[in-house]
Amino acid sequence: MRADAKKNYDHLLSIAQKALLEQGADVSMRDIARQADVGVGTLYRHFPTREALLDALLRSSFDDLAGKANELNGAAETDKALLVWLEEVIAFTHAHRGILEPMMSAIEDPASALHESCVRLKTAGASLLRRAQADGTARPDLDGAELFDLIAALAWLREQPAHAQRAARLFNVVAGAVLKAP
Amino acid sequence: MRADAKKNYDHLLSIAQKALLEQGADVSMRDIARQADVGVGTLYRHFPTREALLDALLRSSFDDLAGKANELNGAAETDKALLVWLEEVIAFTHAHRGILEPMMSAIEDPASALHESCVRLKTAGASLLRRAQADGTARPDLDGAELFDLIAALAWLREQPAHAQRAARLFNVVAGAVLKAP
DNA sequence: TTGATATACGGAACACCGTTCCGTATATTT
DNA sequence: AAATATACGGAACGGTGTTCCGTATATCAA
Repeated sequence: MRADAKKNYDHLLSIAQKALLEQGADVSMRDIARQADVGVGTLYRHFPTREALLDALLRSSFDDLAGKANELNGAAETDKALLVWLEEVIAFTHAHRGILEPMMSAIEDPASALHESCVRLKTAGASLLRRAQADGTARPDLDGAELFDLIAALAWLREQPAHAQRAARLFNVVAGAVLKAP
Repeated sequence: MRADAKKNYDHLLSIAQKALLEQGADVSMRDIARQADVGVGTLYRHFPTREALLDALLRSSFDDLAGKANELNGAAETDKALLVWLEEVIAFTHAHRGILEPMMSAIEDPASALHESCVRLKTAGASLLRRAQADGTARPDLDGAELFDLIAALAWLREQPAHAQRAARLFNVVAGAVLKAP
């Protein structure tokens, strides 16, 4: 990779990161290029599609979340572990408004650049769920995919501006349906 | 209203109805105009905004759903009544892919053309919920707005193509959290 | 029936979008 | 310094929602 290319790549990543946090995942590619003082062609050279850019932005965070699940798998009570992790995932998606839709399409489309990252997240949640189920603290008739759906639904709700207040209560309602002991 | 205008209005409504069912609520305004063999200006003359068009398309159905809630308020067991109505609302939104997002913005924006219709829906659900709560069949710590959110979240899940299979199970999980006796 | 007028129509135009393409510029290598 | 590989910028394409206005037509009066 040429030196100027590497510089632009890094610069674009950091600008895009900021734009993602400030304007949401539906920020226009042109906007990102503009804010980075770069032609739109340069942006597309480095990130051939919007999903590729999102993947570059989210991959490490997703890995962090998956890692957190592994930590929690060792330490805390099984039900509390699941709860804490759910809250963290939802807080993350809340901080990155608009990433839910690309995530939902990616999770079922192996060709998507985001696919792998999403599957890792789903798998991490599934392992926490299994442990809680083995422990008898989570209802047994749920699988990882369904848990992922429930997380996504809660995350989607929290994305709706006016519903932020109710989000915490609804989280408890749904979590109460997943876990046996409230 | 001039005769030709009335004719175009009715024609546009029926074409838009078909387009809404076949292509979803994000069908382009140009597409609707094209399918109706009408200039895009004509479409906008009759429906000054996309939400106005949606309102014209959905209002009567929403009224039907609200009416259904009133019927159910009279007849069936309170928990079953709520359940049946929830399923009907979700089935309706499922048949009209894409209406959820405009509904969610409309419910909190009194200026929206869709606002009134959405509030009617929310109110209808709230009355069913209250009756079930008074009867002791629904958990008491929920209000109409929260129920509406839960319905929306479930409806959103059912809109995700690959998740249709899990939708029924997840409906039961969430419904089980709202109702006391499964 | 003809003429005036109010109303409605069609579609070009504007500003945006994601994405592609290619002539030009620059970094690297010889 | 020349050759070459690589990267850059931004015009261009086909799409979007929406606005605007010159033209056509329905309606009403004479």
